[in-house]
Amino acid sequence: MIICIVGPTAVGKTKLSIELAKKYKAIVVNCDSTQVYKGMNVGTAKVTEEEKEGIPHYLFDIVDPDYNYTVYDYQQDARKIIEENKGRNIILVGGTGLYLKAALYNYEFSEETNENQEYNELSNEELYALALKKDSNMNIHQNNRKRLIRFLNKENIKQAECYPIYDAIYIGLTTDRKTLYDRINERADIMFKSRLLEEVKEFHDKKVDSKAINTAIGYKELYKYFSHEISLEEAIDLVKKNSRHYAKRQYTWFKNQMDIDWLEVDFNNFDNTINKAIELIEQKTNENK
RNA sequence: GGCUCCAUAGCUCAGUCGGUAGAGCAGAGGACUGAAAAUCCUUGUGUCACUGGUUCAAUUCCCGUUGGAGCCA
Repeated sequence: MIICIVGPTAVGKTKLSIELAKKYKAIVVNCDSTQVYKGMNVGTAKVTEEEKEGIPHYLFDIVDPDYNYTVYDYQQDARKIIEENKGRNIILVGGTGLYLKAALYNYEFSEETNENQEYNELSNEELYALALKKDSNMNIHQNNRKRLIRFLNKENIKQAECYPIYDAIYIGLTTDRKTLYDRINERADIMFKSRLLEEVKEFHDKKVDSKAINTAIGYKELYKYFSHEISLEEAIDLVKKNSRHYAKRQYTWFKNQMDIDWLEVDFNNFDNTINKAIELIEQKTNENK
C-alpha cells in the first residue's frame, strides 16, 4: 500500500507521516525537493532524528547542496525504493507536487543530452515563435523563458495521456487560509530563533552557490542578508511572504493536478486528524477489495 | 497662539487645468513532464477624511472642522 501525504507547507504533514508509519509499520519516503539536500535542515523544516522514532526514512539527505538534483533523479530514486519495498507499506510525504506526480504517474523523461543551448541572444518573442514552429500545439506562455528554452532543447516526445502507474491513496492536509498563514509566519519566527542563521551562514561562508541554495526559501533570502543587500528584518519578512506564495501554488497544484482526498487539520487535537486519516485509509482499502 | 503642507484601494503613493479615479506591493484565481521552495499568466469601485459654499456638475476650487507633519513665536 502506498499512502501519499500532501498539502501546503506548515500544515503538519511530517507529524502525520510519523503517526501513520507507526500504525501501518511503514517506511517514509521524502517527496520534498529541498529535503534531499544534506545540511539544509532548519530552513526546510526537515524531520529530526528524534522525530523519526526509529522509522526508516528514505530520500532525505541524499546529495550535497551543490549537486543539481532534478525531478528526473527523483523519479528514478523514488521508483527504485518503491520497487525494492513491494509488499511493504510506503508513505510518501512532501509538498513537491511535480516530484510526486513524476514518481507515480506515467511521466517520461529521456536521457539528458549535454548540448543544451541557452538562447541568450533571442528575445521572448523570438523564442516563442521558435517553439511554435517546433510544435504548433505548444502552450507555454511567451514570457516563460525557462520553459520555452527547455522545450526547445527537448527531444521530440509525444506527450502521452497522463495516468497513474501505481495505486496510491492521496491524503491532502488543509486548513483555512488565515490559520495557515499564521502558522507559516510563526514557523518562520521559530526558525530564525533556532539555528537558521548559523546554518545558512555556514553555506555562505563556504561560498556554496547552487540551485538548491538559490531557490530554497530561507536560504536565498538570508544570502542577500549576508551579502548586505537587505536587512535581517527584510529577510524575515521575505521568507514569510515567499512561503505564503509557495503555499498558494501548492494548493493550485494539488487541487488541479491530482485527485486528492482533503482532510481539515485539527491543530488543537492532532489525534483527531490522525484518526480521520486512518478512517480514510480503511475506507479506501475496502473500496479496492 | 500664527503660518505652511498632507489626508485617494488592506499598505505605499500617482492623478483628475471641475465631468465620481490608477500604479506597485499585499490579497485572490490559474498554468505546470529535467531549476518546481522554481518559472510564468490573470485579477484593482474605493464614503478620493468630515461639514458647508460656489457650480448644470466637486474627489478636484473656496470657508470651516478633525487628525498628522513641519516652520515661526
